[in-house]
Formats: sequence, structure tokens, C-alpha cells
Amino acid sequence: MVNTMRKNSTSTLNVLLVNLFNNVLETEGKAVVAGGFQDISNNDMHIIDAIGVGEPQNMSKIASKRMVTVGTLTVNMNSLEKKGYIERRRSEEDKRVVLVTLTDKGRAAFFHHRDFHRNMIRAAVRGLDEEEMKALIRCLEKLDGFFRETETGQVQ
Amino acid sequence: MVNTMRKNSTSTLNVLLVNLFNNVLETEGKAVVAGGFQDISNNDMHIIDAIGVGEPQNMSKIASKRMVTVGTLTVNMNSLEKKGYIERRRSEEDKRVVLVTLTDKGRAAFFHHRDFHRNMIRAAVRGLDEEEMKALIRCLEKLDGFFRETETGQVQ
DNA sequence: TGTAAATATTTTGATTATCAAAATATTTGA
DNA sequence: TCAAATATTTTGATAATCAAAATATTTACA
Repeated sequence: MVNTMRKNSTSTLNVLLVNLFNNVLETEGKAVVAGGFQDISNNDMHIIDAIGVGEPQNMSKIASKRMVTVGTLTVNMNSLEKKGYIERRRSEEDKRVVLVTLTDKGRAAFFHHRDFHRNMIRAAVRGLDEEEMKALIRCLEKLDGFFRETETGQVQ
Repeated sequence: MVNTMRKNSTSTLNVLLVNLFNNVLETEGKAVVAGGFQDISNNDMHIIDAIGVGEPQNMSKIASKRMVTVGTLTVNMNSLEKKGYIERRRSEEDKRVVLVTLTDKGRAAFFHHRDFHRNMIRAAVRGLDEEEMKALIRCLEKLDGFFRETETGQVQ
């Protein structure tokens, strides 16, 4: 009886998670356009997010955050630079290093994307009480654990 | 005080969800390779998943499930057909329609991917009690609602 | 019945994202 | 000082994607 319930919940959960996935990607893309940033892709937006509004970032750091090769990132940056979202300059201390910062336009895109995420999370937790919130976080941490195991090959 | 807690939880949640996203995509990709399906991409695997093991599916249906144009899908199918994962045949009743089915190899890939998803969900809910499970599902349904609103333009 | 419109799919031409490997420039260490 | 290491870009290739044109077939109706 309990097992049946659990089984149903599990498959409900799978469907919900798969939908979540498709929706997040699609809606994020639309939000980029809706925000008036017609000329950049959702991928571009995530690069902008990885650059951030703090200290200038170098190419290697951004590439590893985004889990792509530095060569790939160079191509993306060329396009973002041409469109006026980012600026590159060589580091003074180490002239091999390229430091990337967001322009004003890039920062506007950054904040737009951050607001989208905030709205999304707020919508998700609206009406959840503290207990439910904790349950949710616990579950996501378990998932995180699953991926860490898989990463290191402990799970098939 | 409560507001502070909520704020922290919200930002924790954002970080967890973003990580979840990156991890799912990366780990799914690795699972495809680990399952011995070296010659197909994670994208291919999701097309195989959309075809399924039930009734033959036509191109339009699969394309709309995957939210890509039929032209895009044609390209993907050419490659999957060449590699022996799918079979195409014209419908007898309506010769415009192309019916797609998985070959034995394609079905093996389908089941491998389904098992990956099952393991993932099981890991996520391992140790959650019925109450926690319900909280999780409620939250994901809220998220689902958020996307429906966004879809129809009610929330920009 | 014959033909125009609708429908399902493929093809074409273009862009973007991606990788691995080679090339370039700079720094570090012995 | 010079070889090795490091940071980045460039090159050459492939996959995924779209919009629009082309092809084949069915449907509707005059």
C-alpha cells in the first residue's frame, strides 16, 4: 500500500522534473527576448551570468564555470563583444590573461536574468511553509549527492 | 526573522536548482556513453525517448513533443537511421506521413535511459517520508504553474 | 471529375555551439 | 637564458537548429 503510493509519487516526480526541465529552458529563452535582449541567445545570457557584476573574470575561470573549452568561449565572447555586452582587456600583471567585464548593456542583461530567476523561485515557494521548504531543500541536496556519486563512478 | 530565513532558503534553492540543471545534463550525457551508446548524443537519446516503445510515431508529433521544427528532426532522424537506432516507413493510409519506430538497438537505448531516470529519481527520494514527498511534489506543481502563467504572458 | 488549398515531410542555405589540436604570446623555473 | 608551463586564440570539423523553398499526397469543392 505504502509502496504503491511511493511508486506513484516517484513516477509523478519524474514527469514533473522532466517538464520542469523543458519549461525552464524554453521560458528562460523567451524571457531573454521579452526583456528586450533580442540579439542574444539563452546561452549568451548564461555566459553573462557567469561573468557576473563583481571582479573581472578571466577566460579559463568562466569556461570552467560553464563547463566548455576556452576555445568555445572565445567564439561566444567574440559575438558578445561585437554586440557590446562585454569588454576584454589584457591583465597588467600577466599579459597572457584576458579579463572580461560586462558593459552597462551587459549588466542590464545580467540583472534582467537574475530577476527572472528570482521570480521563478518565488513562484515555486509561494505558499510553502518552513517545513515544506526544508523538505524541498533536503530532497534537492539528495539529488546533488546522487550526481556527486555518479560523477566519481560510484553509481554505475 | 522569518523573512530572513525565507530569503536564505530562496537563494539556497536557486543555487540548488541551477546546480541540478547543470548536473542532470552533464550526467545524462555521461550515462549515455557509459551505457555503451557511444555513437549517439544526449540529444539523440531524448529523441529516442520521445519515440518511445509503444505505437509508431509520426514526425510532426515527435517534433512538437521535442519542441523543434520538423526540418530539424529530419536531420536528427537521418543520423539515427544511419546508425541503426530507428526505422522509417510511410503510412499506408496516408502516404505523406512517415512512421518512426525504434529498432532493437533503439529500444535498448530507450530502456537504458529510462533506468537512468529511475535511478536518479529514486536517489532523490531515498529517505524522504510521505510528507516530505508531498511537499516536494506541491512545490514542483507550483513551478509548473509559474511556467504556464509565463507561457500565456501573464507574468512577463 | 479536376483542380486549388491544405498538410506532412524533406531539402536548402544559413547561423550558432561545440570540440580537439595547432598556433601564438607570455611567464616561470632551473 | 632557454625549455616547460600556462592562457588564450585560431583552425578545421561536426551537430543542432531555424526559416523558407521544394516535393508528394490528400482533401474539399465547384
